[in-house]
Amino acid sequence: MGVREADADGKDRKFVTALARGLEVLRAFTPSEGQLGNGEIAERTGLAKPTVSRLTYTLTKLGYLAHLERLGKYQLTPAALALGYSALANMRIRQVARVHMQELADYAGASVALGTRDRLGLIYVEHCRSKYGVMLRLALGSRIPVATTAMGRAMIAAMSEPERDWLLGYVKRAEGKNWPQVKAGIERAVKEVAARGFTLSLGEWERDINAVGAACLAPDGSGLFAFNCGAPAFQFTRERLESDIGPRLVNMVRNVEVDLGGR
DNA sequence: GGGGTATTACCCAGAAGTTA
DNA sequence: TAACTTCTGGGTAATACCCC
Repeated sequence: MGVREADADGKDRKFVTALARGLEVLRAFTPSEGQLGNGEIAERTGLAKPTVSRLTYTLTKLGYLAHLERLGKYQLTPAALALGYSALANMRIRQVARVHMQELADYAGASVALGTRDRLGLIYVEHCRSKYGVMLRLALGSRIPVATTAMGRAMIAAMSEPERDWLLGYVKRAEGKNWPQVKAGIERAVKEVAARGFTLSLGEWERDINAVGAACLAPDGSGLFAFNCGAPAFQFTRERLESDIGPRLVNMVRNVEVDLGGR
């Protein structure tokens, strides 16, 4: 899912390929791979090396990348961070949800996160931790897979059927031989969400981590979001997630929707 | 000197702008 | 909106550079 898919038929006259490719270069940088050379960027984006060379040069001139001469690599600059911060600062749901999320995190002794989809992943846009309990290492800006996490599956379950089918087409391609197992998990999640409003992931994304997820369609029109509440498996048993944390998460989502101007 | 990687030059397709 | 023109973007091949 990249530049080519975004311009799927190659006939969209409004689509500026050069801009898309420049942004694709910026996307190649991740929290775990913060410094990349032109060759590595070319490999990750599928772009030709000379193209990458020109794009990194331009992005460096514009101040979005810094060239590390000693290493022969590039890294994102605070100018790129400012773009992300502007996006975060304008997400009203973050401000509205934070107090509810903290309340649940403190009650559960766990982490509560708010995420939104980006291609085949979800990005944490808000995150609250309990003062007590064992915390997960994820933080604001963390990326988790859409197909194998409670948060991601809750979001998939809340999508319209055409949108879900479209996304699952890409998930299928990305998962390869794991697809039957992933598909079964998603189908189970869709049924769970229809029945009780939340879905579970019991060690399916990371061993020993259990979580519950629920989606939220922002009534202010800002899109589809999802929440999760996760903790180590010894702390969050299936029984506790199903009888206590899950219903509380659903209730929290309803409160957020009301505060955003919904029902 | 050889291998790997980055950059440059050149050329063509098609993106973008203009006009009717 | 369509037709036309301009010129930019990006791929290929060649070259430069760096490291061992």
